[in-house]
Amino acid sequence: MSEAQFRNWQAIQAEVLRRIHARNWPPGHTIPNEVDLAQEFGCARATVNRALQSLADAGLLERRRKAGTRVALHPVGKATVTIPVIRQEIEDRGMTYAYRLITRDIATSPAPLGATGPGLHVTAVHHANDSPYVIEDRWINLTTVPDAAEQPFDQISANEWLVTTAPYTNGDISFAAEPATAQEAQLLNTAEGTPVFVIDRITWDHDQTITTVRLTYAPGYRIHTGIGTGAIAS
Amino acid sequence: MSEAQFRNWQAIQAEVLRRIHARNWPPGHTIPNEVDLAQEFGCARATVNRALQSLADAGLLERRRKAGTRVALHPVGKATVTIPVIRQEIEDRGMTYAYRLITRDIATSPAPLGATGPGLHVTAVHHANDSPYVIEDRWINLTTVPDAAEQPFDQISANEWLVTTAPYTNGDISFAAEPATAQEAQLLNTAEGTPVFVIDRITWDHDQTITTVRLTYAPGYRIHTGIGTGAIAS
DNA sequence: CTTGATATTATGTATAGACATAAAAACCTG
DNA sequence: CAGGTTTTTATGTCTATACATAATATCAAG
Repeated sequence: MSEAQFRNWQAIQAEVLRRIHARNWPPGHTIPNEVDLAQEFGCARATVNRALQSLADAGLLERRRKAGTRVALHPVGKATVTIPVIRQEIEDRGMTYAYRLITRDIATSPAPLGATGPGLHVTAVHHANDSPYVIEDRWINLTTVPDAAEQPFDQISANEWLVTTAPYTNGDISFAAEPATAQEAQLLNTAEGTPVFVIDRITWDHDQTITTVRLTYAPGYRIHTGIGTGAIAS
Repeated sequence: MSEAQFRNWQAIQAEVLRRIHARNWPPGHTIPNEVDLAQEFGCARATVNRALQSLADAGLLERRRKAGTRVALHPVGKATVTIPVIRQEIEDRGMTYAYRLITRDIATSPAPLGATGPGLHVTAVHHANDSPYVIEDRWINLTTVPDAAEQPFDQISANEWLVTTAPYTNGDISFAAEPATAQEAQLLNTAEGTPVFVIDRITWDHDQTITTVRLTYAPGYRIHTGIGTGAIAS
């Protein structure tokens, strides 16, 4: 075993991964500390740190000060789902995009937006190749995003307007399968009760709620992504 | 504006985030280079690099050598969904876990596993508080995971056995809403055609397929997670 | 005007050394 | 021996410097 063949942090990361996969370091095993690894690999400790750190980010290692670095017991699968702008998502699939506004009202916000202020309620349908793709049912908090009141949302969707206008710091998202309501079924051109994929999302800017949205996708919709921590895998 | 108040990379990251949110640096804007930022913040370039790098990982910045660092045009929402071991998921919710094997056969694998080799086909139901929670319909590639042939899978599930036994380098996952088939409906104690949440997953170790699985969840299931890049947000 | 070689530049990454910090381990005390 | 205090230790992070690399910008030659 000659040393000094691992010149960069990615090579070190790959070697560590190899040992994990080869069961040299089984789940739960505490691996050598950074100083020792640096010596073995013939590099600086900072380089080992970089490699291990990003493996820890990916969930394959668990690190605690003083306690050392252990191979994660449950190599937690983490899938990163990207939440795209709907128009982009459709155009990326090579389909033609169309947008149709259904309703637009100012009313008192429902519970999740923080009961007090007025809200803008917008419903719209996004089409792909002239068939309905997804229903956007959205509440916008007019207290935090007053500019929204002046937007007609008849040409560009609230979805698109918000991402380039209202910044958010964090949010909450959930996926579910639900039966289409009568109204949804009509808009999506399907039968009531048909299983539809639903995304509920709420975004805040610090403590202020910005918007809540329910996206109801036409039957057959499928979210697709990879696991294995992207660049790391292999 | 005194300088040298940003002592660590996280403080710098927060300040950069603040400027993006405050529209000092709007989407598409090219921000100052690392040397200048380091001087402004009164720290080393490596520290600025660390901060910007992790923002780029999170998708908020786009960096190219020589071209510089730009604020992403579409601040892509990225949600990281963790794929837990089913037993853990149930127990984490404070429910009692139970497992029931339905079928276990060795047969020729279906297409996705790579048509050639033999496969182990296991179907099972995981229960939470004595009601069916999810159906696990799995094929295991016996060429790559021969040990699986000796596992009865009557006590511990294939799900659990695999995560601690067969390492994988990457995978593919998709979520969808589908109507329950007659068999699924029976196992989940619901009506045929009821919308159910389905996760399809396939994992490989390098080029070798390890397993494909379809998880069909009982009605009402919901995947839930946060957006806003975890630690970064605020 | 186009093409290709060359210089410039911003990020990418390595290094050695230092100090900070959290947490386990060892050491006291009563 | 229980409980608190100190020591030790592995990771976390910063600094300053250096070189690598990719991509743009520049400029000369055909």
